Amino acid sequence: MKTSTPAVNGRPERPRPSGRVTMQQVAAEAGVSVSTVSKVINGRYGVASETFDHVTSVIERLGYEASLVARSLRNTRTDVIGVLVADFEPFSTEVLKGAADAVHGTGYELVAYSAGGRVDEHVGWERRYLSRVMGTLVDGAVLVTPTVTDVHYDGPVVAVDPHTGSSSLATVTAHNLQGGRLAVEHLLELGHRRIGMVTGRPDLLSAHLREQGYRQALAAAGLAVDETLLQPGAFEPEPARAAARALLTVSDPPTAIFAANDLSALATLEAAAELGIKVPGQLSVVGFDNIPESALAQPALTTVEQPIRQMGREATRMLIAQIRGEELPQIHLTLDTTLVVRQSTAVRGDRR
Amino acid sequence: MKTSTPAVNGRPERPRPSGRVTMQQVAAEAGVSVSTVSKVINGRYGVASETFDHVTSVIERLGYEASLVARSLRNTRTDVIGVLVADFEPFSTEVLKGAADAVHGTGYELVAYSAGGRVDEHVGWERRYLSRVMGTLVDGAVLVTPTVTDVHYDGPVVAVDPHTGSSSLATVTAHNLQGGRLAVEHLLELGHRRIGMVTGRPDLLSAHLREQGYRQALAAAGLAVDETLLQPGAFEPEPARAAARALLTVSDPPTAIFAANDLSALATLEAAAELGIKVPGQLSVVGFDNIPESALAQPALTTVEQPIRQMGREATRMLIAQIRGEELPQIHLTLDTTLVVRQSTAVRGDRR
DNA sequence: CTGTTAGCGCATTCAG
DNA sequence: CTGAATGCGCTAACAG
Repeated sequence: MKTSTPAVNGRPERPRPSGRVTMQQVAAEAGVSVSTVSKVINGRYGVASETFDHVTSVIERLGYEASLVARSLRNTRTDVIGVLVADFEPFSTEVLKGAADAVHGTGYELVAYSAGGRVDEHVGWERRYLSRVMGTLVDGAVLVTPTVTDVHYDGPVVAVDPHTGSSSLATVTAHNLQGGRLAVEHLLELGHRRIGMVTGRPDLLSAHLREQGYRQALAAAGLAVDETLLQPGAFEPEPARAAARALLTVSDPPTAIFAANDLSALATLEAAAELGIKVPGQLSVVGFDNIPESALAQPALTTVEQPIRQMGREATRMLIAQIRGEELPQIHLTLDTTLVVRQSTAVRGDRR
Repeated sequence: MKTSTPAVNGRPERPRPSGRVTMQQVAAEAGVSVSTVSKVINGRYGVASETFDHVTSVIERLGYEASLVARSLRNTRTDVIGVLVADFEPFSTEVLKGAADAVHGTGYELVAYSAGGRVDEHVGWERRYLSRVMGTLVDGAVLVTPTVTDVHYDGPVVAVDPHTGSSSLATVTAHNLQGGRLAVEHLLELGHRRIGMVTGRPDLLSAHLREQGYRQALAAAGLAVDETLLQPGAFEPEPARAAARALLTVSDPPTAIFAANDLSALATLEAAAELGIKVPGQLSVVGFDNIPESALAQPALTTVEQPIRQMGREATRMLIAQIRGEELPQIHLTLDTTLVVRQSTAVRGDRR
């Protein structure tokens, strides 16, 4: 009559395979209608206190809890914030912790979503994810390290560490330019004058800014930039290792190297070790990011710290403000970086 | 006619506030019905190749992507795995990374869910979360550090680091007893004899096992346990700091402290610093977990490593197997812990 | 105070 | 080959 599969009566005998209790079942068990149950759950007025108590007890007994999905589909607001990431790695999970900080006590729930780092889909995950969850599952989203920011989306969205010069989207970034300067100024103070750089991915804004910082610091010290001292590392170990070797095997090698990120710096450390160059005795190395591994390196890496967790916190705060319809005092937030001095840098020696 | 709110025709003028494109709009734009669009998206047979191409181009142009929520509600399978956590802190995010590892290449997507560490709801978040997402949003769930495991749920569920003696639920745990022994044996080998402990949450099995390990190691060395050397830290910074202060301000303080988790150990480090006690010169400290932060501490923390990430990986593997209806070779998996020696422990000095 | 009705966005029969 | 109808679980109007 209602279904094509044979059933005893109108109620098909194929419930969800999982043990989920639905509102239907609560209503049936309590002998009331679904809407009454709904009213009880949402504390709407217009329910007899007897009925209320009875339904409540049934809910309790059956262990019923409203499906997030069904509720989201029905409601415009979900009170859920999404954190959209390409993959769950050190950076994005750190942002996630910050988002959790910001969400505490606000009544918002947090959903982190990732399709599992598929590399075949080269670009545009951010737009896809956004479409999949915005407006239905979440009220707004924090985009972590999106490579494309022309995601002119209507809904509330904040990008953390976006990788291109940004548009109208709200963003939170570390002060990459400042960080680059800090790194090089530190080396200058230690007496270094020939300072090399292993640069980052050419398509990323952050890489360019770090390099700018390098150039500015040298310029401020009245030093000319020797372009042969800049080698491309692409933010990845292998190219970085090659870049470091190139820098260290010329006739007049630098006494210090600033690597555009920690992974590159660690590769530089390895390259130096292979060449028998002592760090920090003969060569000083500074990285960027302060990933946990940097502290474990031998020697422990001096690096520029990005306040990742704080970035997640601020981004989430901005997002919540947006959701609530408040005006943001500033759309683009840039947080200070700080130098973390460890054992990979030292006063320039006389050997080289 | 169809709606109570005045509209031009059957189509109400109040779309979702966000910029989401729905299948409706794609269908209208392409001049076909929704079901045809659906068929195109899901690659169902029975669509003319012309129609297919046309609809595809419209989808492309509008940047349409199916709503995760609507799809989930409709389908039984969602190909999404849930990771349910009380809060996003170091432990749970590490598990998350492991889950991401395990999910790569499987076609499953990952959704991590947390209601934001509400402390007022003392117990039972795991059951609530499960009800909210199982069967609708996700095909199965990894429960991180649930305090209650009698969650006799029908659907596929695996618990990581469950905090009570377990039931029929599949679980993945670190060898907490062994870890506690490792920590204390290390301190004993360094010559320490008065060893304090900042204990964990009394309601958690893992905390008890770690304490047992402490007691066993001391007993094996022929040492009696001084009960005043055990102070409650509850696995959290503030109580742990207080516990550490209590241990360090008595007349005959311990020369070494084993903290039940890294957060407590870090708090202990801070307490020691505030009291002007040098680590490891005057006091050795061992933690438990090896969260990323422990390596960054000053001094870097010696700790017992739980293979957290691997635990997340294994749990997710087990979950996927369950979802696929495979028999699990073993329901309860226990992974070995290992000692990671860093700079917070040293041979007992003569000062104290 | 309670139940009936409609529909959120989508996938699936089943007619045309 | 295409589209109208149905329902997933839930909430919000409305009518009784």
